[in-house]
Amino acid sequence: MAQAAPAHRKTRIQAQNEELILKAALEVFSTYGFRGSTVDQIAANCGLSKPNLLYYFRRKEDIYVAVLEHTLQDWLEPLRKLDAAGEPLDEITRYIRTKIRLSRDNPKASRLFANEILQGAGAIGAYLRGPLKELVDEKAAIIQGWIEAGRLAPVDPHHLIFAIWSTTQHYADFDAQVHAVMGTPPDLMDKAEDTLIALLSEGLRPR
Amino acid sequence: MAQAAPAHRKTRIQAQNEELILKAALEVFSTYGFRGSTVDQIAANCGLSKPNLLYYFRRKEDIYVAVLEHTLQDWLEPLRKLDAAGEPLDEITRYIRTKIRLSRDNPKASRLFANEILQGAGAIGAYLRGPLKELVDEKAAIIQGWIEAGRLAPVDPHHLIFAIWSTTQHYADFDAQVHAVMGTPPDLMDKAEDTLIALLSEGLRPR
DNA sequence: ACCGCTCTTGACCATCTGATCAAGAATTAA
DNA sequence: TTAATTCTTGATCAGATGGTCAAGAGCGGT
Repeated sequence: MAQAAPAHRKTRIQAQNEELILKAALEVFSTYGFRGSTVDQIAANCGLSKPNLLYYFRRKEDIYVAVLEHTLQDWLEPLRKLDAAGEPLDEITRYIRTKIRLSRDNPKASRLFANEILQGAGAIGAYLRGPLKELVDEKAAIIQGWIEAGRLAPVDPHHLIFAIWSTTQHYADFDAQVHAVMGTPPDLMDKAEDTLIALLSEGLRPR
Repeated sequence: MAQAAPAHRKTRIQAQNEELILKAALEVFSTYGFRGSTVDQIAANCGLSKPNLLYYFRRKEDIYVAVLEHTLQDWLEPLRKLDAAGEPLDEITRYIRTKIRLSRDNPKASRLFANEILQGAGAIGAYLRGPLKELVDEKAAIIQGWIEAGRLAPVDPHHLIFAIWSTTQHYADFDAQVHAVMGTPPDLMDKAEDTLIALLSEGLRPR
């Protein structure tokens, strides 16, 4: 519960400003992490005064949690779509593709989570141990099923999922490093996509 | 240049305390990043008073840079060892193995860099664009050579290196997430190692 | 024992930061 | 138009934070 106004329906201004705030907060928190970010920064970033911002979200932490929750759903959607009825290699290829495009199109969300998890996941630890673990276990079981049916090379499904997460999110989270090494060729992300899909789908081909 | 004492040789006490400080600073900076860490925290962490700590390193940033430099060398050593004269798959397998063990045995160093790069690499951007890029380009050329000789599947060498970095460092940087999902089985890192090596070396087998 | 240098610290400072509050401005529903 | 409600902000506060300083304690070479 982050709103200042309690039982009522949301005002036009309320909805509008909360959206402004969440957008600015994503910008700031994703860049500096929770402790490294200041309420002033967020306020400046959305053109509101600090007291006004704190009228909508009473505490800095409330803003943070709100941004996390607001972003979390989109972030896990692609994994939910992994379909036991599909062709294994197609499903996983599609997952990798979706993930890396998400990384390209919404790097701030990726960095927000990266900061949060890197610094101990204090705010979303419970979520990781609950709904996330559940989802991952469910999808890992599907992959395990594919493996046992001989439709995929035998690799540990959980670690496979980690491998997909890490390789795809790398391009958002370590953006600075990637660009330091590669410069900014226009086809960088396309090449990344091709390479990862080739590498992993070949590594997963049943044998 | 981070020392307070300039032209002289290091005192016993100096060497001893600087080591204490760097150790404590690694602990703190790797957990909270530069902006999220405080000098007091570091001082408390090594049992020195804040003014005393600032006698050895005049500014917070000096400590930070010192820790980064102190850690950077070890971190890149494994890639340097990638040998053009070796058997390609063996070389890469060994690199992956070394990297993931480094991640397991020195997760704080990994998280220190992760925080630094995630937040824009302000302190080591120049290093990334210089020596790091040079090293990566050199090793990518070796891999490219192997590919052209038909000894490795054709994947982009730079993106391959990123894939190895991201998958291996994932276990240090996103430790909190990994353990939230997997619990803490004793063989977690062994399984991770096996999976990554199987996945990538199979994906790289010439065809 | 002496002296110069290194080391340590309590007190202190300016600034930043999260948060509060009262009072006024704007909006909305009647 | 009016009155209740929502929204906005300048002023302010307490605590945290990076950093300084002067003075004293400790150490090493002679």
